[in-house]
Amino acid sequence: MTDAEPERGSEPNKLTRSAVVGAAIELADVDGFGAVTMRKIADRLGVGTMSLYRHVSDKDALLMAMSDEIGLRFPYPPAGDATWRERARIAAEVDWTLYQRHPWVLLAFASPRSSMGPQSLNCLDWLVDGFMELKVTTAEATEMALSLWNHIAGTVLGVVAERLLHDRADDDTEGQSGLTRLLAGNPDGVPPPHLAELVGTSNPQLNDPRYLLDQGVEALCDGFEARAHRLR
Amino acid sequence: MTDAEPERGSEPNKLTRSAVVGAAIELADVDGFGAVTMRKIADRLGVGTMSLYRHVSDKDALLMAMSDEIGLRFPYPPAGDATWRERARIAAEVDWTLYQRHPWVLLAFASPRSSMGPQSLNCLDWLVDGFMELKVTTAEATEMALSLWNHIAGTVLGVVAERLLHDRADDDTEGQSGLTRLLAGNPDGVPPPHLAELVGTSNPQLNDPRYLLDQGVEALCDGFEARAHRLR
DNA sequence: CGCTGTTGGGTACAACGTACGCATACGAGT
DNA sequence: ACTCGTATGCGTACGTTGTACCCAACAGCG
Repeated sequence: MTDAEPERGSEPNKLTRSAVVGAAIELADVDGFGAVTMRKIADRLGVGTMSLYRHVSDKDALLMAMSDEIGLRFPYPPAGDATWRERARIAAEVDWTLYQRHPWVLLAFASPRSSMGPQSLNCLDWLVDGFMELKVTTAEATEMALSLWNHIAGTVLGVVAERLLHDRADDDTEGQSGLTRLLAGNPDGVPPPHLAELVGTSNPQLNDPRYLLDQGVEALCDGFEARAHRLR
Repeated sequence: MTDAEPERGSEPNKLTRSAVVGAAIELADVDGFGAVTMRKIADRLGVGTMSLYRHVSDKDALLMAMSDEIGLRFPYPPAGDATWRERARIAAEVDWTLYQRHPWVLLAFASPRSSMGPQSLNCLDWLVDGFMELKVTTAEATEMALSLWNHIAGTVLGVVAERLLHDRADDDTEGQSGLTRLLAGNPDGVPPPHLAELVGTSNPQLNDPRYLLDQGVEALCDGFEARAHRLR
């Protein structure tokens, strides 16, 4: 008779681990991981705060689970017949949109402990498989793949570091950087000699991290190719 | 050793902004930035907690000030006659030891707002000056320099992400990554086909981030060179 | 002397992660 | 049907954090 339960309609609002993880991901995507609070997750699920700990041991463990889930949602495409360079481009593309959509995973993915699960190893292998086309040893191909990942992570870092620091998802924050101001034509001081040439050119490419990423990946691949020819 | 006296010898223990920043840096270097607490800084200086706010508006502002200070302590060497490739290597070397010594600056340095002050612009210009040797435009040289920075940051990220997450300076944490375990000979599952070849080889280079950094920088430089020849 | 502005600091509060223990539910054994 | 072990939900409470606010001491200056 005392059925005053705040049920969610007919849904069995079973509190399950993946429900917790899912709610946390939604919160993190909106407000950044720093704004994810155990209490907020619980509120969103309509449960008590401490109930979450029945399914998640830690906030740290929660972040790992969230990152794993995101990893599963962005698999590399099936092997197919993509060339090694196409694979590098595809990896950059997939990772870019992944990080764009869920910036907070960067720290988790970059730390070898949480990343480098079986899922990641498969992705790594997919890249290594591509680089083998260059007739290098497996170890060298792995080196190349890891370097590529580092490069992608570094480029993404420039975009999301601010949000990771301030723990906000605000993408506005137009407290423009010195380089941006310089390109826009109002440097805050006397610019160094060479950069002075760029003042006011408002070169859009130097401010576009995605362009920089593609450019960097191409350069890296050119370097890999040169190295492979040299070793051959 | 732990001379609890607030006095610093005969020095007038004047509470000044740079004293606050310095104490915070010392704390961050030992225990990681996450362990830096306003109360701990105050204790170390022998002052009240709230007194710090007379010289630092925010904890965020404090981080920026700390990062600026670190930047000043690790300048790029004077121009000299280093070739473009030597400059790239030097930049990698300087940044590497900087981040090794003060991992917590990575997030601040990577966010364009806090970095990219006049100091950083000079360093950038130093790199651009080198790349001009390749007979590319200033914009292209700047692209190359930014790509190099991204690569360095990405490689460092792999090393320090863990510490940034857990907010500890513990370098132990041998909860080995999947790749490390695989190289050591005990993968936690069936490894993917190509990586299977590496099982037990304990290839030290694939686990050595510094080696990977050097390798990546060389590949990037090779790529830049190839690109320059193509554009010429 | 008083007046004013600068610097130091104690108290207090809201928000956080989470330890702990109690309440309820449910399936199995008797 | 009764009991009991175990799994699950949750309210309370504690320690720690950043920092808003207000007051005390003091310096320079008329």
